[in-house]
Amino acid sequence: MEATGSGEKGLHARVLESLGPAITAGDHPPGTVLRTDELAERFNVSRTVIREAVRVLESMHLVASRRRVGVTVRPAEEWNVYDPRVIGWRLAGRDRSRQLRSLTVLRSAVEPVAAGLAARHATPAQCAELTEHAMGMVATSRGQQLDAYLVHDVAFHRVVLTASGNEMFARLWEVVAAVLTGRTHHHVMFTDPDPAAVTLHVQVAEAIRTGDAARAEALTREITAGAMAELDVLAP
Amino acid sequence: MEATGSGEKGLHARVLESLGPAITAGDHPPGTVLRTDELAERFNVSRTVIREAVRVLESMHLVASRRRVGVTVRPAEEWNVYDPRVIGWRLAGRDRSRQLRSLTVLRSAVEPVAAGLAARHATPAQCAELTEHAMGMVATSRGQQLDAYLVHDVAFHRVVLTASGNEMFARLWEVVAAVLTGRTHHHVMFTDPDPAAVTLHVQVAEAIRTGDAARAEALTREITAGAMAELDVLAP
DNA sequence: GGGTCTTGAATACGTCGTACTTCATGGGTT
DNA sequence: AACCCATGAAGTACGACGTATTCAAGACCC
Repeated sequence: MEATGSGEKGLHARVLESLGPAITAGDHPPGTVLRTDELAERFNVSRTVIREAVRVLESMHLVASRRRVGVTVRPAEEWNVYDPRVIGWRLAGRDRSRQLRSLTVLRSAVEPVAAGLAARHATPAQCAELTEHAMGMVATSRGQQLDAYLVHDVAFHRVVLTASGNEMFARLWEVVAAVLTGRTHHHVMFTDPDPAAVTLHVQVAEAIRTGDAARAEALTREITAGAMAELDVLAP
Repeated sequence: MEATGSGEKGLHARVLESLGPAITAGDHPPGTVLRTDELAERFNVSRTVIREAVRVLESMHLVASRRRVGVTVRPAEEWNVYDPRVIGWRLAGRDRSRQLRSLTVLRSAVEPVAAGLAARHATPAQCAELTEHAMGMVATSRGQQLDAYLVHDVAFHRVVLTASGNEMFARLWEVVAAVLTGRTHHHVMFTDPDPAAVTLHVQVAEAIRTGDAARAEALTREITAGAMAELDVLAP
């Protein structure tokens, strides 16, 4: 029985969950060379395991492996910042607020357009799901139920992005989820959500249901603008 | 020995460049199981090499490796569609026009916002680069110089995305480049670029230089709208 | 008899250790 | 300065064993 607590995945996954965050956090500055033998000893695993982990890191453009040199850490500008794992690691790391801001800007660009498309393509089932979660947000918007509120909030945006019918938008729901949970856990947990935001969500659901694309887009733009304003208040 | 011609990278990279496109093209439908030993024999490489390639494929969520069952191809909805390599493979595959459309929609959401931000954050050097490429587009917009035009077009959008100051936007320049090159190579190569689009680029460069964010955003929105309309005309 | 549970063998991935190959790099030679 | 060679670390290969997961045969209960 392993008391590692790091889950029961393979060894390479454990190495990855250790090296990835370390690199994205800046523990190994760009240009640092990591030798596979050295890593194998440090993690008490075979070189094979290290190599597989390094391959994944390499596919994220976090490192570059070159003969006779070693595994060198690449500069942050080259990282695959859209990889969900990289996003997670950076969000857990040092400059999470900077990362949160970048992602919120991305949201503010994408979500309004996605909502507009959703108004044109959403199925009745998706519309029902949308109003359901909007009502769930209303029901949990008062009285320290932030966790329950968050669930509905995330689900709402996930449905919107999915209903847009664009796969690139749909795959961003994980990013939005990360931003929303990060936002919630970063706030002091004693303030209820902004009532105006709750109302906006209800109205977005309605606009999408009635096929009013322009209205859905404009309302979502208000939501994301609110999210950005919120960041400006709580930003370090 | 090897007359593969597939470049001088490592063996795992060669396996990847063969398996990746095959999967994204749908040659191995979701649910297909690939055994490592079988792959090792098919590619005449050791299981180690196959395992490293599979790790990368797994990190792209193209496949899932489970004990006692094998490497199973995952459904397309779970693929990491933001991975540049996945984008490239899909763009080279069967439904490239569908992919092109998805990416163009993404562009139309992101680029206008990025241009607006660029108007606020662009450095003088970036402004110079911008006007330089805009003029380059003008110079190459007539007389079958599509390749030269494309270089300036790609560079223009790369600078805009970079100048936005948002790393998530900046990293999308590869995607835009893929879309633009795909668009050009997909068209009949005998039609010069739309003069209106060229003018718009010049005006965007000017708007960013003068710090007129709203104008830069609106003009870029016109550019992306034009790109979408262009797709509707040439779509199969 | 039909259905559920237990048990055990088969199997394909996971990990390991070792030996060998391949070249970028750096230094020494001409 | 041009060239060549020794070096070192990643790349590849192979064989062995570990381990979880599946599937089916058989025991057991209803």
